[in-house]
Amino acid sequence: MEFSAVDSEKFAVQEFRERCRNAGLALTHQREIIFRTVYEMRSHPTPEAIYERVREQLPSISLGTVYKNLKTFLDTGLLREVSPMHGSLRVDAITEDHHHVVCTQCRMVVDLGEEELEPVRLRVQLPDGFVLKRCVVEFYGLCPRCAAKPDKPR
Amino acid sequence: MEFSAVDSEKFAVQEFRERCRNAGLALTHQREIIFRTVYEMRSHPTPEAIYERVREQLPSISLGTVYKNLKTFLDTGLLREVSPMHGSLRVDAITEDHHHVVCTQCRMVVDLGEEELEPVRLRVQLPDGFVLKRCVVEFYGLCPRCAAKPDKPR
DNA sequence: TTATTAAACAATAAATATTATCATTCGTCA
DNA sequence: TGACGAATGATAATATTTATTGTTTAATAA
Ligand SMILES: [Mn+2]
Ligand SMILES: [Mn+2]
Ligand SMILES: [Zn+2]
Ligand SMILES: [Zn+2]
Repeated sequence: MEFSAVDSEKFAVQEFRERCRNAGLALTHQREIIFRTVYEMRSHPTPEAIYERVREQLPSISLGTVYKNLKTFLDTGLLREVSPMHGSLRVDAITEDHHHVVCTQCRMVVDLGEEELEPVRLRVQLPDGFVLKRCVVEFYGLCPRCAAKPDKPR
Repeated sequence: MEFSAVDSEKFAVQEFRERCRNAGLALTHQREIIFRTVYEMRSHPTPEAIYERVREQLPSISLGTVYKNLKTFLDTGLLREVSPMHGSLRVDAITEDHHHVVCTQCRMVVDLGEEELEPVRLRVQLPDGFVLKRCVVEFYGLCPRCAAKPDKPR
């Protein structure tokens, strides 16, 4: 899949307006620039990095606005979180390779042994020169408890 | 694989002493308790959670000591980081399902389309009642640049 | 277009997470 | 046992994220 083919600039921004409308979000200048900036960066950027870029076009924007809108975009599905695990360090006493089942609500992490999964197989080569250390599969969703409850326990 | 079968308590602590010795780490009371605590928790805990538990046995330990030792353990391979991506939020403008190639040194993230991988197949059921939302494969390693350099650029 | 209203904004403070500094204590090894 | 480097505890500093508040802006309808 060529992502660049599917989502052209214009389409993405059109889509953005559409989705804001559907989600009942006001279409502000800041919002559009923040979204377009993330979209153009294509590097899985941090809020800080986005802020730096956006500031070039909107010198008076505040970091808080960037954070708040990123969160809004994540909530409405306009953007995705690269690793729903983030927030604080999580350590694993099991040093053998294995995989994880993760609840995105309470952040519970359950192990899944290597052999509980068919081996992961690439159809292409990894980027030339990339030195692979490990491969982890993460299943994201809601644990039974969180699936039952209406919202955000923790 | 039953992890509990492989690594019995005693074995793990023995292994721990061995590895400390090999890595030239002093064997302190604090270290042993921190490690044993993480090992017993088996819940991919945060530094804060570990600190709370360890404090029950070592009321005078400081949070900084917990952090420093966790980092040491990660460096020496005694523990593993659940998500080498953590540290700060990373957002993705691509909302279609896809996978990632991640450099654990500079934290660069490169996309890998769904169809560049054989479909991931489970040999077992996910935990009963778990509502699966998405499945992400992450390939961790060193990007060409970081593989070439001796240490920690960023 | 203009008035009304709710939402979003910038500025700022506060909370949370993590790392650094340093004087003291402790483990290692001769 | 004694010297010495490493580790600890206390604390400060930094980084990341969220909350608060007064002001501005976008959406809606007259
Ligand atoms: Mn695990
Ligand atoms: Mn991506
Ligand atoms: Zn949950
Ligand atoms: Zn790299």
